[in-house]
This record gives sequence, structure tokens and C-alpha cells, in this order.
Amino acid sequence: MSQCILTSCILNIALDTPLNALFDYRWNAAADADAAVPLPQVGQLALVPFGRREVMGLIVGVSDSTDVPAAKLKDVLAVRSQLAPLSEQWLALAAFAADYYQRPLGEVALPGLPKNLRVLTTVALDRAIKKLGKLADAHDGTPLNMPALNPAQQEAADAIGGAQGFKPTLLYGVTGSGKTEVYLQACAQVLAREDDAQILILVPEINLTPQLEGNIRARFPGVMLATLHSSLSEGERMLHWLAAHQGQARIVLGTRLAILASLPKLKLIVIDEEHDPSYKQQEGLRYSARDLAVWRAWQLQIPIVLGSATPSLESWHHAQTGRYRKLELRERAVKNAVLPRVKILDMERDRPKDGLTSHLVAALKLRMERGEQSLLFLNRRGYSPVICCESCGWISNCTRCTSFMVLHKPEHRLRCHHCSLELRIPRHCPTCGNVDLQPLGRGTQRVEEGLQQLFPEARILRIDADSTRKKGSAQEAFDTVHRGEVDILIGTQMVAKGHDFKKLTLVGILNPDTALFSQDYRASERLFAQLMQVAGRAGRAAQTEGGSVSEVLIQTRYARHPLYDAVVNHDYDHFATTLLEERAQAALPPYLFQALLRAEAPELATAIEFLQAAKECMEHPQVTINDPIPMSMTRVYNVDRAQLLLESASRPALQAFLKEWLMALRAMKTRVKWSLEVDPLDI
DNA sequence: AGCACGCCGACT
DNA sequence: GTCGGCGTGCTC
Repeated sequence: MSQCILTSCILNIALDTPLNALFDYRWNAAADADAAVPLPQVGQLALVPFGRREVMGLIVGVSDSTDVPAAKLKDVLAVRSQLAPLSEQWLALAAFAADYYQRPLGEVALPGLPKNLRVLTTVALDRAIKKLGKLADAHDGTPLNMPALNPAQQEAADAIGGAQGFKPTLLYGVTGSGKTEVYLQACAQVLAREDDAQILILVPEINLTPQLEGNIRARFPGVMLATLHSSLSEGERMLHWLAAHQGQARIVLGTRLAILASLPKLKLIVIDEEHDPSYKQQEGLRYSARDLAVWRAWQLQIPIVLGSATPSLESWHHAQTGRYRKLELRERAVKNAVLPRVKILDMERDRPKDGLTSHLVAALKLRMERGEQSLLFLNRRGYSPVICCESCGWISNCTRCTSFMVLHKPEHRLRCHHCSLELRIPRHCPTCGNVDLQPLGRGTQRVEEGLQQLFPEARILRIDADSTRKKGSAQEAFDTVHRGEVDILIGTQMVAKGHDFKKLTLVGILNPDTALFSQDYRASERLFAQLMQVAGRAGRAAQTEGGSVSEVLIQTRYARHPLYDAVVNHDYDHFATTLLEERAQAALPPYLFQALLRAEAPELATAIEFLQAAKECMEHPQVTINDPIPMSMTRVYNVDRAQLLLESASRPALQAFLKEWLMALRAMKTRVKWSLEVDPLDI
């Protein structure tokens, strides 16, 4: 019975292109169809011809007319009608993100969707949907083996799991205080209350938390868990995305990109390590998954938990002002495990030899004798960050970047960490011929070399990006440590996160001082978080019988710096409060909102000129536009970069200004490459 | 962003 | 004679 006469309409479609516009297409019902063809719906995906290509677009409007001249109008090739449309709420999320970060809707909405939705034939897509349907049968959210919680954990789990409406909670608890268990039990409560509820759990990097996935699976064996992160294959990505979209996956565990997953029954969001910078995308659409998560929770009026031992000052500020509720876990959850003792080693008094103070050497020796493991943390890979000629002052500058070529001794190379330029180590000074070129400063390779001389009998392992080039070699290295086959581990930030080394009782931190006097006002906040994170690697397991408390030794030239005081006393409260006062006085975030316009060109002057023109082309009473300045790393790979900082005490004012301003900038038709970042992290 | 067209320099 | 460099212009 084909009663439907209306066989064509106009679809407004968002496409993944930098063009800030929607595109109209004509849709016609298949001519030969007797059965009524369903009209396309908003939220469905459509395959359309675009220029000389075929691309997937998102239908955001259906109408019966258009301003586009008929000659230009093209036909939709296909609508993916077997897929439930993306919900109105999901579309609103994408629209909000597009608006807030000043990007076209299609650029926000489409890249997160699995490519297979476009590539796959209808039949293959049907098959995938059917397969999921089978998997989803008979699911039971009953959790297994719920460990008893301590009172603080129980209170937190109940407060989160039992919350109704939009309730952002800052779960503040030191490393090892059992935040994960709070998340899991809160999840259990939500799953038990509604038998179709979905939960989104975000983590900074999924590879660093493999045990979390295992924990969730073991705890909720009857619940479908889907993971979403960048190392999935296309096939997996589509299945997992579909499982979330169709409501079959009850728990979705993912990295920042999972914040744009379609989750029609979302009832709780968990952000683990909420302060972690990896929640901020650093290229393309520069969004903050944490901020979008809070918006999404607000939109859906559901609870959200932000967990951290060292919360971001933004979240801390919200907790102080009562916008977020703060819950605190003060004790380590594992019985007998106590916080490691942190000591500051004053390098002015105890002069280091080969980068190690005598105190640290003695502590390493003690661990060797006891058969315990030590970790040395140095966030600088290579042998030395630069080499120089002592007779004429030549230093190993990169020819393409404003940076030094780093000495990599095992590879016999000088290497630029910014553009990957590689040179053989020069035998003599390129300018004066002096053969005595000196390494200046100390990276992990050099510390490793020093340790080998100091402890010839020790089993020493270095873990950094260079030692783990090969796929799987990082995992292998960590396994070696876990098996107890390493006495001293030396590593960069790769070793700072995630891993619990049971036999590790000493953490030595080398040379953290550079961040103390950085131009970047966020450097000390980050340093504190990093120190706490590394310190947390020690003493994760119960204290050994008769063994000492785990130790964290920080070597510094500024032993009296207040940041180190706070680390010694495990006193983030005080530290954060002080930092916030400084931020308030200096008028910095979170008391002020920022946006950054970046420009790059072969010549610095070109970039600066463009930014100056941008600055002068518009003004707003509530927005301050600073002068253009070169970026601190001005030149990278033969391109000069500069930036323009915008500030406002009012977020809406800044937003309104940016919208108009960008239209003007787009109209400028410059040859300079530029991009805008809202809420920049690195300035 | 892609992807074409288009007009100038060194290769089989 | 063509391959290919990247400037310019368009995408409903």
C-alpha cells in the first residue's frame, strides 16, 4: 500500500570540512519501491557526492525547499536507514562543542563516527547489527566479589551512585586510596537501579590502565563492556561504537574521544585522573573531554564524578565555590600501606656526582641489599640535551627548529626531538675544529651509564620512548620489572603512570627544578601532579614485614621552595589554595577565560603581521586582545610560529566576540596558516 | 581539508 | 615531448 505521494525532499547535511556551512541535497524515494520508503530523519547518516568525492554526512535538517540553485543541487546517494538516528541530545552535544570551540558542526560530529559506517555495504552493516543483537541477550548487571569499603569510600560510592540529577562530584583521594573501587561500586548501584542504564568511564590513556578493563569485566561479568580508544581496529571500533549507540554496551570505557560516543541511556559519567592533560586534544578540534563531559552531564541532568589525587585548579575552584561537591578519601585503601615518606635532597649541600647525590646513592644501595626495587625518574630522554664546544662556544642547535640537537649516545646520533632531524655526532667542532665536544646536562641514557659504573652488579633497565621504539617492547619492559628481574629502573614520564610495582620501595626524582621557574603559569600545577603521581609508584603494596616505609627522594637546588614543602607534607589542599590565590591576583584562569590565535609562516614577520591585523580588525569592551608574540619554541621544521592571546572575565562575551571575529578572519583570505584554540592549556 | 586544474622546469 | 612542483579555486 503506497499512499506516500511525497517522494522527494531537501536534506541539510553537515560534512567533515573546514567550510563553515551546511550543504543541501535532494532526496528522492527509490522510484521502483512499492512499499512506502521511510523519509530520512534528522540524526541519520547519508552518503553524498561532494566535489569529486563521496563522503558521509550527518542529516541535521529536513525541509522542502532550499536557496541553492537547482543546477548546483545534487542527489543523496544513500541514507543509512538501518541505523537508529543519533539522538537529539547527541546532536545538541555536537552542536555545543562546535559552537564552543568555533568549528563547523561536521568537523565535530563526523570524525568520531566509525569509518566503517561509510565504507561497509548495507548487507555487512546489517550483519554487524545482528551480531550485536545476539551478544546482547540475557544480560545481568549483578556484580561479583564486591570488596568491603572503608567508611569514606562507602560514603563516596553511595553519594555518587545514589545521586539524582546533575551532581558533579570531585573525588579527591591520594594514589592508592581506592578511587577505582568507589567508581565500581557507584556503577553497580546505577546498573542495579535501571536495567538499561549506561555508564561512561573516561581514562587518560587506556594502555596505562589495562587492569581497569580487567577489573570491570571481572566485577560485572554479565554486563557488556565496550572500549573506545584510538588503537582499536576499524572493525572493533565499529562494533564497540554500535554497541554503545544501540544501548547494548552498559559500560563504555574510553579515552577522550569516547566523550562523543552515542550513549542513548547514559546515566553516569566517571572521569578518572581528571587533571590529566591528555583529556585535552592538542590538534585539530582542540576540545577538553573533561569539560564536554561536564556539559553532557548537565544536559542530561545526570551525576558525574571527577577523580584525582591532584585535581585541576579549575575543578578545585569549582569545589571551593560549591559548584562541585568535594568528597575526600584520606587513607590508602590497602591495609598497612601508608603514604611514602618524601624527602628533599638539597643539591647545594650534597653535591651530586654523575647526577646522583650521595644520599640517593646510599638509598639505592640499601634497596639493592634488601632485594627491593628502585625507580629513578628523569623526564628527559637521550644522553644529554645539548653538546657544546668549550673553546668557541658552539652548541648543537637544530638547523630547522629553535631547539637543541639532543645527544643520543647508543645510537651515535644527534637528534632534534621536534623535527626528527638526525646527524652523526661531529668529531670536532664545526666552527673552530676543537675535538673536545662536551655533553651538557643529563638525560636518561647518561644516568643509566652512571648507574652501571656505580652498581656494576645491578640489573638496570631504562624505559623511555627510545628504549621502547618497537611495538610491544614497552609492555615487555614493564613485565620484566613486574617479574622482579630489575633492581633499578630509570625512566621518563612513561613510568610515572598506572603501573603498580609491588617490590618498589624507593623513588628518586632527578632534576624537576626547571618547571619551577617556567613562563607557563600552569607548570607548577603540572609538576606537583607529576611528582605525586611518580611518588605514588612507591609503597603501593602492603608494607613489608619489618621493612621500612617506602621513600621518595627529590633532588633539588631549591630545597626550600614551597612546592616541595607541599609534596613532603602530602598537602595538596594548601598548595592548591595558594596557587588559586596567585591566579586570582594575577587575573589568570580559572578567574579569567582565554583563547589563543596561532599563526605560522615561513618568516616570523609574516605571522606577526597577520596576527597584528587580526588584533586590529575588531574590538569588544569586555575582551582584551594582547599583542602578538613569537611562540617560545618559535621555529619548528622551518616554520615560524606566533600567537595572540585573548582574555575576558566573561565567557559569553568571549564566545560572542570569537564568533564574529572568526568570520572576519576567514574573510581575510590570508596565506598564513592560522588556528584558534579556546581554553588553551599551554601558552 | 581534499581534489582538480594550470602553468613552468628537468628527465626518458 | 611528459612527469611533477605547488599556487589557486571550488565543494550543495
